[in-house]
Amino acid sequence: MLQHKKDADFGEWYLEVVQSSELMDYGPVQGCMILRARSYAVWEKITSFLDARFKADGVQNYYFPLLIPESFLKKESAHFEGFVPEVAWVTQGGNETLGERLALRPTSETIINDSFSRWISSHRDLPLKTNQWCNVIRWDTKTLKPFLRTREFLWQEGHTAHATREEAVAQVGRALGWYKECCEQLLAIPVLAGVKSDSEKFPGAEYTTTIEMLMPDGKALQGGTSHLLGQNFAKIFGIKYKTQDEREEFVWTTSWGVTTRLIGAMVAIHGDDKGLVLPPRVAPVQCVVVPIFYSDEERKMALFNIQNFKAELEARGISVLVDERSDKTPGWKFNDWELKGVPVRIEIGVRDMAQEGVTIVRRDSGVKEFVPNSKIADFVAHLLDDIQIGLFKRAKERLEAGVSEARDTDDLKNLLDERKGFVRAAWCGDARCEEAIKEESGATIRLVPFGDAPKGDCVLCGKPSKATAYFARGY
RNA sequence: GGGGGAAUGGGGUAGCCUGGCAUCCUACCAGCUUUGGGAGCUGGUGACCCGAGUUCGAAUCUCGGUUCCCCCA
Repeated sequence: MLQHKKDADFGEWYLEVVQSSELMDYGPVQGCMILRARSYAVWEKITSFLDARFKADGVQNYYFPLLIPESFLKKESAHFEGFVPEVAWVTQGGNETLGERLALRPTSETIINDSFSRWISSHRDLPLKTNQWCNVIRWDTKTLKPFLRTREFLWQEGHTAHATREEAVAQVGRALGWYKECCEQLLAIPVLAGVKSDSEKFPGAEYTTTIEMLMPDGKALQGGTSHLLGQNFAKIFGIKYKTQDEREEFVWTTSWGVTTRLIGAMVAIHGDDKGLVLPPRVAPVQCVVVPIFYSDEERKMALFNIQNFKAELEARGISVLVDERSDKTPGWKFNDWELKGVPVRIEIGVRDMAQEGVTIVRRDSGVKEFVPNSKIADFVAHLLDDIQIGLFKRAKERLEAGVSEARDTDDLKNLLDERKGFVRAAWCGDARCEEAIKEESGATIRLVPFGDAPKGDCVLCGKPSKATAYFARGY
């Protein structure tokens, strides 16, 4: 059992969970954390899930350099202004001071679009769809938190170039769709999807789409973004192509990314007072087996029985770990695997073997059940599905309960002060109204949902609304 | 961006005010014993964040740095 309770003190609880479950450790430099084996394994599940979808869409993986010349970043002024406050610079190589500062990439639009300008010359070169799995550095000065806000993090950045705006818009939509699927199907995290307001969009983008999540402390978390860059970067980097009828046109580009932040979201949303709760589809170990015995003979008998159902489980693609440690008691192991979030535990001792079965315990609810040997594989397979679905359902209910509606300015302020999640309100679309509520409550517009028709007047200025905005405090 | 708190074996801590052999729990190693919700006994390894200053003597006092946490914007 953890020292901190999730409901009583979410912040302390979160820090205790990520460290004691061996997901991460701190590095020697502020904001740079170590992803330990348990969290990197989850990251690998996420990368596999997304990489398969990218490739099916014709996106190919590349690797672009970590160091970006200052002159590149400066080419797009909004982009530069947006990122320069948090860029880390290399100014020296060995004993030599460099002639031009080199940025440790905060994102790679500039260096990738520079390449695009040399690789694209004909309509036959389009679309060009690239992605890279890499790290980026953003010298954040806000409060840092493992996974959720660090100065270095791992991510994936997709960069594509298209002949038409329509194709680019479709690409932006597909990318956001993959992220939504990844969150919902793999991580069991429900999301809200929509568009960012102009003040929150990616520096240099025409528009930014986002998926937003609700954290247990009532704050919103941006889970992934997909941007239409329009012809902005194409014009600056000179990415032109010849059409079939020999006209010269600029390409339309997109970029999109998700980060290791998703791991933090998963921990926060599903974890409980016993520790991590891993959704079965991202759990590196889905089923742990704890043999219980009093004599060497019983031990051998238990291990013999385990062999039978272990092979059966593995044949169904279920990952199984048998905890044979002799220096730990069963009770200790139960607690240990619960802390580490393994979805299903199988206990097998003399009592079970006498009845030709095992005891199966689910991590999410703690419910124990006796299951005869012949039904173990079916039971566990079904249980894993049930846990996956159950976690998503529970989180979705919390998300829905975390959206309230404001009819006027006081409503909006009061609801935001309660810090229970998103507040939906009519908005005129003016950045000044957005700024005003940010000054007062610290909350921003997290998104304008897709396909949500405006109704009523702006809750801030009373002019006719252009959109329904979701306000919240963010991470 | 502003304010506050903290740093002592792998993890968690006492000691600090009032300077004098660094406390306890846990983990780890060896052995015996044990195993259905964090077992027990015996023995053992292991720490004062970094740098400077004050002092006969610094975990403790002073200054600087680094890192972590919290609150506000």
